[in-house]
Amino acid sequence: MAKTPNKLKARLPRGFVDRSAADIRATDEMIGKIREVYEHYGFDPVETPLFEYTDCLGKFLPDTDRPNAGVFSVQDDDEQWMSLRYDLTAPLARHVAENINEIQLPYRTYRAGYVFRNEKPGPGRFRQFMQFDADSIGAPGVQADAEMCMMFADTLDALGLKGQYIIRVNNRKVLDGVMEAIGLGGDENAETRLTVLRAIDKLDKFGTEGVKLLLGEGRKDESGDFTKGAGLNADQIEKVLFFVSITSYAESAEALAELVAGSENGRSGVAELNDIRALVESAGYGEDRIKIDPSVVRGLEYYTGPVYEAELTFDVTNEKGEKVVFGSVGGGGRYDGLIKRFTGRDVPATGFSIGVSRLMTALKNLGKLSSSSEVQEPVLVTVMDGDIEALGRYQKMTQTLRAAGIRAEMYQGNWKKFGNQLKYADRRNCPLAIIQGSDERAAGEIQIKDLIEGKRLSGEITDNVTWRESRPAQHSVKEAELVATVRQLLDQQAEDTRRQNGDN
RNA sequence: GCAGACGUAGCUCAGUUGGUUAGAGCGUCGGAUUGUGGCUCCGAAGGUCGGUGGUUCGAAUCCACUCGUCUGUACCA
Repeated sequence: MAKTPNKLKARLPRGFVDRSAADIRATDEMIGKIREVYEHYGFDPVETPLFEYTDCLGKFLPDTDRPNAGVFSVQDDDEQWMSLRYDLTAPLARHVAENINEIQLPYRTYRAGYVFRNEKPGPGRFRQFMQFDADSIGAPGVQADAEMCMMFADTLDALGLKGQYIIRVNNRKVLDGVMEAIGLGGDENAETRLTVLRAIDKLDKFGTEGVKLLLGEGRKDESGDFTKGAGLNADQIEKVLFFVSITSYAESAEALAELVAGSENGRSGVAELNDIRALVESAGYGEDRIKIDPSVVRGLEYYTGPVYEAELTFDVTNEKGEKVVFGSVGGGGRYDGLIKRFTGRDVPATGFSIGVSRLMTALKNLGKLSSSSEVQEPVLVTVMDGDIEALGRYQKMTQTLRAAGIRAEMYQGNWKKFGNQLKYADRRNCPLAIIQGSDERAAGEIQIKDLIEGKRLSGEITDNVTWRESRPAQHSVKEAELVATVRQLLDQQAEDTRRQNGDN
């Protein structure tokens, strides 16, 4: 056969994935659990579209009229730039601003959805991924931030991660205070501040020594590539390192207060941290769940006050069994200025985002995701005769099972190869096959084949003739008993599976 | 973006200093078995050696560029 010279190559864009049935079901289950917690806390859903005008996302580059390279952008008919959303917070701010007169503040809301980032993909890093956010709009006090941290913790509990995570809380104002304290205040030092913050953010990756290098001259990585540092002097580095290495906030609070003493920002930030600590403490959340940690740096742009992120405290391994630095599975903070960009009036807000895709990877590693085996594959009604009348009977049998709440399908492939029908059922992990040929029909009977039990028996049978003729794990029942017997066999299989899982 | 490693059948990989017609295992499909999954046996399909250009009598092999994957790093609003 002549080959088509230029066959179209089927290929997935890099950084994107197709999702399997098992993945989709696992995600749905996770989202369900998260939603339950949010609803329980009195939050309501809202949905915004995947596209927004680029200016509403705040993603235009300062000097040119082109969007930031990190967002996927297209131009509309009227040449206006539109972008795929890169998070769920900016679109929410737009929605709230646009409907500010109708929305009753404080507005407690949640939403899940895909976001897109045009960045280099890697293992566990995609260009499309799902986030599940919750936000409190119009709530100025730190009690709103404290509540967010508690809800975050409760959500992770609900996902089965009790005792295996920690919510770390910091405050942008404290970071600013420290910067001022080491003489990096003012607009002229904005770039250096950014470099310092980024260096602090690398603490879990490179450790104290690596951060020290990044704060000073710079650091060389394994491939020999050199990263320029912030160029701080020894005294400045020491203060920053002291700050980020605070492990017990309770013990170091005074020293911290002293460090930021000259800064109004710093003072107020420390006060807010103290308040949050007191609030969550009295609500019953100890330091093992919500902890003040001055090394938390995130969302360098729009966060204005408390920031928080969730970190898993167990080791995550990849498919190759190697330990990987997992980082955070979600985080958030206060963004008091974001909505004001649209409305011109102060609308304080705080919220957080859970990285659903990332968290799912972690849960998979923990075995906390129910395996796909819990989903019941359909019962297969096999086809022995292909004439319209016979097909009608098989179709009716299938509908009878469905009407009884049993997942069922009739074989739709080439019915003439009966062996293929069972092979199909086997590969599809069907629990049962329903068989009625002319012999059974004449007797008013139906054969029900237990494919799981049959598979088990196959180990004991070595020769094919016996295997075929013994028709293992096959039950012959009267037509009227079809539904009852199927249900009984399915229940029995489910019971066996449960017992097996229990034993292991 | 920068640096490095790697691209051979659907998958995992062999392929000698550059040398005839590029192989294996697994998987797929067909048959043994027209009404019974698994096992076994027999057979078949499947490749522009990632792509383009160059060196050479001759390239999967050497060189350049390009695309893709992986690792590190930067960026991540």
